Amino acid sequence: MNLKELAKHLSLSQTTVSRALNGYPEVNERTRQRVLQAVQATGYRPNRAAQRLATGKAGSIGVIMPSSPGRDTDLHFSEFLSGLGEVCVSEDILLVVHPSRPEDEEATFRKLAASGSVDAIFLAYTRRNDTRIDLLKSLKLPFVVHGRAASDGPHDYPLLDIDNHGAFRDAADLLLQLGHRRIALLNGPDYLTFAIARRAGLEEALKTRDLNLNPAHCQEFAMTEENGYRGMVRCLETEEPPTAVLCSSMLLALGAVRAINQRGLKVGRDISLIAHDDVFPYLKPENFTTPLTTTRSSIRAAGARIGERLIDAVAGSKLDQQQEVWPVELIMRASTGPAPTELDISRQQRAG
Amino acid sequence: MNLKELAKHLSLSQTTVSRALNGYPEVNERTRQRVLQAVQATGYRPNRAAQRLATGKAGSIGVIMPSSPGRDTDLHFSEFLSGLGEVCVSEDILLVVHPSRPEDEEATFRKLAASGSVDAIFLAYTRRNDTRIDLLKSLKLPFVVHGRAASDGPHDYPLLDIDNHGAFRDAADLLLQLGHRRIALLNGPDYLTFAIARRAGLEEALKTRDLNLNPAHCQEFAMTEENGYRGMVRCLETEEPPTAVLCSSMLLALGAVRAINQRGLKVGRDISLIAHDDVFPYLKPENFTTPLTTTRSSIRAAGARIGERLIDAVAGSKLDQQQEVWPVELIMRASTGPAPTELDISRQQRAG
DNA sequence: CGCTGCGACCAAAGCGCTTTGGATTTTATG
DNA sequence: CATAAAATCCAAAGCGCTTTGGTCGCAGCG
Repeated sequence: MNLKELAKHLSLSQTTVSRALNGYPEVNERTRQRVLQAVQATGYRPNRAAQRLATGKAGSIGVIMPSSPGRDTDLHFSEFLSGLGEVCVSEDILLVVHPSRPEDEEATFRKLAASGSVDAIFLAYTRRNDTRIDLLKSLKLPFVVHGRAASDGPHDYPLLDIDNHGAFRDAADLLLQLGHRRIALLNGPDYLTFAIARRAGLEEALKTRDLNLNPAHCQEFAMTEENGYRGMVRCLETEEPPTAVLCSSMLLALGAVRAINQRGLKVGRDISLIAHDDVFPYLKPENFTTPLTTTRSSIRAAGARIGERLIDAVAGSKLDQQQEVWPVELIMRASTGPAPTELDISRQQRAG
Repeated sequence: MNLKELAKHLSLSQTTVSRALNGYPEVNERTRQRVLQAVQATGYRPNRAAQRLATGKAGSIGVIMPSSPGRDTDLHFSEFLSGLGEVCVSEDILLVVHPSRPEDEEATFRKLAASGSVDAIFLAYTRRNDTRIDLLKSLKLPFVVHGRAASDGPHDYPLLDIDNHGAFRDAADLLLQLGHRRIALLNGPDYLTFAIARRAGLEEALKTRDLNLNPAHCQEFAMTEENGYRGMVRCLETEEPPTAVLCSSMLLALGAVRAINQRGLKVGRDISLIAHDDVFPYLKPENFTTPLTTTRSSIRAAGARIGERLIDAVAGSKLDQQQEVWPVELIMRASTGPAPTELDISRQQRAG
């Protein structure tokens, strides 16, 4: 069943039927209803490819999924995708996923743009001075960046980010107020801007008390459970182990908690811990044995919002230049407590 | 830059250029080279929508991503997608992701089929007597099912599955040989066929020794860390706690280990544990404090294989009716040991 | 009454590609 | 050397939709 048949069936022209379906005003309301009913009855669906060819719009937005044979699939990605996807579905936009190894990404962008299979793109996992952003600017496609090319300074491209700097500064402030002086950081890879911003946030907070981040207490790597465990073990083995730790993800926190427990220490009493929570439904900070204090921002909500903006950009063709930075909530739970005194610590060492 | 321009530029007809690009034999090798060079030089990319319209093939395969606002995004899904996606990219096929809440799935399938935006579909998370399979059969699209509608009996649709039954039977056998008699099961949701098959595998093994699965030791739910923890706690609180446990996923195992440790018990000595490992790069059984014995089958590899088959089905148009069932490896590590004697157990209870 | 304006509809021209059905040239063959 | 058979190439017809540039009839206006 195609437009032509449907039109013949209704004794109307293709033009009129097409207009009726696409909400153009120059068609009588009564005929529009007839058309709509016929669509219901016949189950007619416009052919997407033809629509695209005729309009020049692809009706789909493209996503580069970072992936390569040995590499990690990112938990955050699928959660983000799910938010993005829901918006797309509700607007009847297709979501085209392009796995691409990081080194091929620029080529993938070019290919997507040239083949016209998508009419908007989104970019994530921004790096310091990300060259991909310049590429996107040079392409004709609308795009929105999740993250920023640098954590400060002005930006001349549409973006959505969370206030990573502020989040970790505030988290660190809280720990400092509780008397902690040695704060460790289990962070994401050091070339990603969110990790850079978080570290900077922590350092800013430390600086207000004339403290510095001990390099041995700052571990930056892929955010896996295993790395969280190893990183925490390494921190605890230093001369002057930290009394508190900031974790850039729930998975890192999971590993860190494992390391802490294994040492016979207790989260929230011997070691305070604050994790960043991207709000994974399957890994909730409140369900930890000691519920975790977190900085929270739903990555899924971010996906949904970026979806909206991309769709607007495509539909309205007005240039989206919005720089949107979301604040991050700090949620208190039981994993943060007053810093142990030196007495506590020596007692603890005797026990351990 | 489009075909027409390219052809004019080369002083050739569109026909010839098109044929040169698509590998048809009736074009001189020298002109083909000229065309290829011009493509390189100009950066020409065929317009996908036009190709689709002309050929009737969408050049893309559709994936339903199970998702709804409150619901979990499945870790397994993104890993699977990544395997599928890599194959698609190498074959220049687009991967269209359709998030859909479970109850809308059938409508989504119909819509996808009618709009012609994909020319093959894949289905996962099969349920007992899955009605969606009948729907797919009635649609004209090629499809491959990941899983089975029932764990036994013949199947008249193309599928790829792993031997869940055999895997958990063998795992249970191992535990029985080590002297364990009370084996618990932390399983996936009881309406999914993989969970049913795994439970049946365990029960079959138990039956050979005239044993039964204690209902209190069989927990079936979404496979989250939290559920693993709670399920394990519940098992350990029973009259006669299990001395071994099978976990249907690494996340469940993570939670179970947490519960076991918290009790002051040791994995592999007091409680033996075997988990099913879908091979997540970020959660490796060998990196656990006590490395876990696992039944292993890469879900990513399954995604890649299904991708191949879907692409073959689209390209070759020969009906894929293959029923492919992969064996599952049983990999021994340190989390399985001989069953503790009654003496061990009473000693352990005195200590706890 | 002649003219304009408007509401409702339509025919036909693309969008950029593939593919059918020749046309033309070159090569093999008796 | 003539002719059949390949080897190359081409013009034009779609694929199913949107959109431009109308037509047609009727109400409103001076």
